[in-house]
Amino acid sequence: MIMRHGGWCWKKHGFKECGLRKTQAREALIKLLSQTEGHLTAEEIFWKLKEVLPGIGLATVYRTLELLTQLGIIKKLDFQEGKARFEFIKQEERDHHHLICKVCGKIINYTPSEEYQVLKDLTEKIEKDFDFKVETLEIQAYGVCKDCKRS
Amino acid sequence: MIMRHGGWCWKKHGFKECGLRKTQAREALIKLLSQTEGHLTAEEIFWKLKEVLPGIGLATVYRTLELLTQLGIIKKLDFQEGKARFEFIKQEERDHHHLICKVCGKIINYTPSEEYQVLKDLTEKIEKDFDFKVETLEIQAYGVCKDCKRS
DNA sequence: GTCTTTGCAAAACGTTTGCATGTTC
DNA sequence: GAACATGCAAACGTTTTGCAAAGAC
Repeated sequence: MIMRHGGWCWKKHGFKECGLRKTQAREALIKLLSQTEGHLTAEEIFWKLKEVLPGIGLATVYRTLELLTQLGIIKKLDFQEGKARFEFIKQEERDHHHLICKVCGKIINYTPSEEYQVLKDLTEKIEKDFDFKVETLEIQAYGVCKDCKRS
Repeated sequence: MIMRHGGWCWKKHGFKECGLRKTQAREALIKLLSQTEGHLTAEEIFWKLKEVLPGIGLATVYRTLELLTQLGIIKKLDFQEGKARFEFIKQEERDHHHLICKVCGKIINYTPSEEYQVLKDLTEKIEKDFDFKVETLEIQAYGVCKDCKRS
């Protein structure tokens, strides 16, 4: 098992202090995802990393993605495609959501402005009605995008 | 391919008129899901149907689930478990959402009242800001449920 | 030197498909 | 009897795992 010390460690301390090692694969994967706008699948990440680290294996990509997800550095996404996608968590768009076009499959990021009251209201209502502590609210809007509406 | 006539047919006409046949498997599956509160996986459905139709195969379950999803009779759900879940679409809770407990995995249905303005506002804002036609809005709240908060 | 991480190949998992057989209309 | 639906087994694509070798500290 990879996470010997639990997710809390990396968040409070550093990579080293948690018994985790800085390796080429991990650094390259973080670099790649932090510089990527879109949402990549594990295999797309694998092939992109191959350009930098030709010897890398797919298993390492999966293990690293799992690790970084646990650490809260990246986010695993599911758009009902039968495979996962991953994205780097940027501070400024921590709680953003997705619009998915049913026609062309395009995925659009939606970052509500910090003070968008509607989502706070919704969260509060859920917490009160169900006595449920909401940690993350995920919203997907499935529909038809601008370009596909025209054609 | 199962859907020779497209989803539009069943919605406008009947089962028969669309060249679809009423079979034991389809009737049993609709009956099962319409009487089930929770969200079942394909395999759970398979084993429950086995009690009624011992000869049924898993492939038929998958094919029927796909068919009924296309027809808009049931809904396919994804809670990031690596497998799909299915639920019957009840008229009175057409656009309901889900609260998922990260601790015990329990899934709670959340049906906002018809006139809940917050969701209409959100939908309108998305449609205006992105020129995107929203067909369905899916919301998942991941967090900790009542029972798990106490223990 | 010790413990962690890796690559490889094989396995596991949920799901889909080809095809001969069975069912429905 | 013609068209559709089924069961079975095999195939599929994604993800996980066991293990020996390589790498980080």
